[in-house]
Amino acid sequence: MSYGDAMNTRARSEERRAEIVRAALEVIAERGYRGASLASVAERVGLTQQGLLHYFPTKDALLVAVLEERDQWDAVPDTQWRVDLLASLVEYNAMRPGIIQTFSALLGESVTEGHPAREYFTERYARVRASMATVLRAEYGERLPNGLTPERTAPLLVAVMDGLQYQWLLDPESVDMPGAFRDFLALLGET
Amino acid sequence: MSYGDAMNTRARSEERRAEIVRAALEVIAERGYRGASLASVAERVGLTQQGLLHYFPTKDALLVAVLEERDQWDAVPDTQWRVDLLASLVEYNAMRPGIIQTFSALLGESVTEGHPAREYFTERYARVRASMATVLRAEYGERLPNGLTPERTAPLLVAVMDGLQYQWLLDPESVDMPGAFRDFLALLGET
DNA sequence: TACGAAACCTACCGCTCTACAGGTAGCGGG
DNA sequence: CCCGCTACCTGTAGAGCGGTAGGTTTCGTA
Repeated sequence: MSYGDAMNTRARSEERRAEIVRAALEVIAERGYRGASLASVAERVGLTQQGLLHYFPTKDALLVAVLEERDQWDAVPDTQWRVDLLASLVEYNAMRPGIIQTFSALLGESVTEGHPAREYFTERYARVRASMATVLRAEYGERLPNGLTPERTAPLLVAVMDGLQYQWLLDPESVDMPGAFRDFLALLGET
Repeated sequence: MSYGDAMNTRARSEERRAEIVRAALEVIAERGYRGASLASVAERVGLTQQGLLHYFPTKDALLVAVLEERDQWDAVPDTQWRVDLLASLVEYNAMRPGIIQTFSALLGESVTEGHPAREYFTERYARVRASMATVLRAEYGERLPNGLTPERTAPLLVAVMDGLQYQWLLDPESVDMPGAFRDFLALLGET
């Protein structure tokens, strides 16, 4: 092994896989998962469709890699989240429509029968709701308006984030996603 | 023309078209629009795929009919809506997962490029936001918490409804959609 | 009763899709 | 220097897709 090399074989391979996943994110954003063909993903990284299958043996395997990428992305311990960081996250998201579009499209598809991402989203939402409840409790304790508990508020928080994304993706001019989200947070701050 | 007949030709034809649209709603709920094949819709009403094309010359034409059906469904004048009726609507929706699933799947797909329902949803949301602002103003005037205007609150209201639907579709056991929605409305009632 | 339109059907076209099979070139390690 | 693995390729199977062409039956109406 020559350590001077920019990359050894394994690193090269992993870089290639990462490229493919990135391309898949793009294509899914444009066409959804069902509409995303392996060939179009392959083309984007300069491979044939069969060349791509060398890295991911099936289309579902590629989707799994895409979802794992996302999990890695927002893996932040509960204790580090605060409500104002959520607002920043939404603001940050508003600058990256591509990612939002990818996962909004996937979420929409996932409610259909036998969709390969359905289980993933179901578990993810259970996790995120629990996480948001923790964040809310840390911020407000039990002093939420109307006697709401953090556990009952968490689904609302998640729903607002997702719902705003769809409205914003369809018509960014008309919907101020970060502003609307802050409005919602202000609603929770009123005691 | 024999008036004693159960249906004349035109009525029979319209009934058939309605059957087809109903079947299309089901199949779209199960597979999304891209995943819904004309053949599978046709089979459900006892037709061949080509027989279906006699009623709707293209797949997009069928989608248009599906979307028109929905418009007709919730065509209620603004003046007749009240906030408590919204809560009832959500409760009613919770008993008809099929319809919710159809349009949640369509909404998700519609954010992808060149989707035939994209324009529909964009315009629909603009309309619904305006309508909700009217409803909110009728109910609360300008006395919303935190100095929020009805126009700024409307996107939140819509987002909560949509976002809750996804969580509920994925995991109805864990998400009390009507309850959560009432929680949100209570949040608006606090002054 | 005869005509014309509506309501289907069979046959088929051309395309796209995922996936498998099997080959080959190049490079790293012994 | 050669072996073997990785990294691709071509070819193709096999199914499904939307849509066209063109027939035939059925049925209301004049």
